[in-house]
Amino acid sequence: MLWRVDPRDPEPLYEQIAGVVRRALGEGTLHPGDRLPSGKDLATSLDVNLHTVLRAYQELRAEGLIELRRGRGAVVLASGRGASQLATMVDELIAQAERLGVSRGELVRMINEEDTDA
Amino acid sequence: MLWRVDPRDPEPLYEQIAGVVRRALGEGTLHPGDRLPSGKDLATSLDVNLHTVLRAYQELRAEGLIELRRGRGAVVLASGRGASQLATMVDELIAQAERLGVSRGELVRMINEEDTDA
DNA sequence: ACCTATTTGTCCGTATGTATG
DNA sequence: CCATACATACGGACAAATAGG
Repeated sequence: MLWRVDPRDPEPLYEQIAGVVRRALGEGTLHPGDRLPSGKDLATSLDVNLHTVLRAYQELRAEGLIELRRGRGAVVLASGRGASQLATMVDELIAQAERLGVSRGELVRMINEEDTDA
Repeated sequence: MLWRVDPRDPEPLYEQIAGVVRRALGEGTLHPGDRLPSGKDLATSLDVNLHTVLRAYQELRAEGLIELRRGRGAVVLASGRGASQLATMVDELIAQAERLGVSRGELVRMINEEDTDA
């Protein structure tokens, strides 16, 4: 994997690494079931610390993009799982909005007005 | 704060620390606006590493229980689940949707098609 | 069943950077 | 300018789960 990170970039290294993986997923370079490099291997190849890679992997796991287990490594999850997570998040959002007396129309307006360019 | 953690407990130290704070919130020992001890202070008093405390704090932040900022420390947020938390949920939903390549239009459609039972 | 290597998980320590007050 | 406090990154050590011989 010819991935790169830049220590001078203000963006944290672990975010850069997570970003590289996300991009590979988006571009179709990585597919569900594919195994990511071991933390040690990727750390060596990127010339960063093992912990920095593992932190990136754990972030990707929190996002539901990969599975991460001891002794086994990191495996790309099926995109369908991500979609179901999205549905769960939508459910929770609607439930919370209803508790607060916020209508769906207002919810939709919040979504359309949010500026999330990050 | 007479908090304790047990190194022999199989539960990770940072989870124990997060648990102590959660419990204090539930019992009403901590109130919105209260400031948590600095990472350094709590680490010293618990006899654990600074990172271990900060990791616990970051987990609590991810749960929306506290605010955590450089130079300022950790402050308990309004537990009443206010409108600001709804905005946070919207942000996270949009972020997740973008990662999955789901447009806002599709997001809106998901919301409008969801049943109201819950 | 055993042993070993691999791989992530946790924790510690240190150093440096950045935002806040 | 200076002290405080969290953020990132490095490194090392050991534990625990997994896979393979």
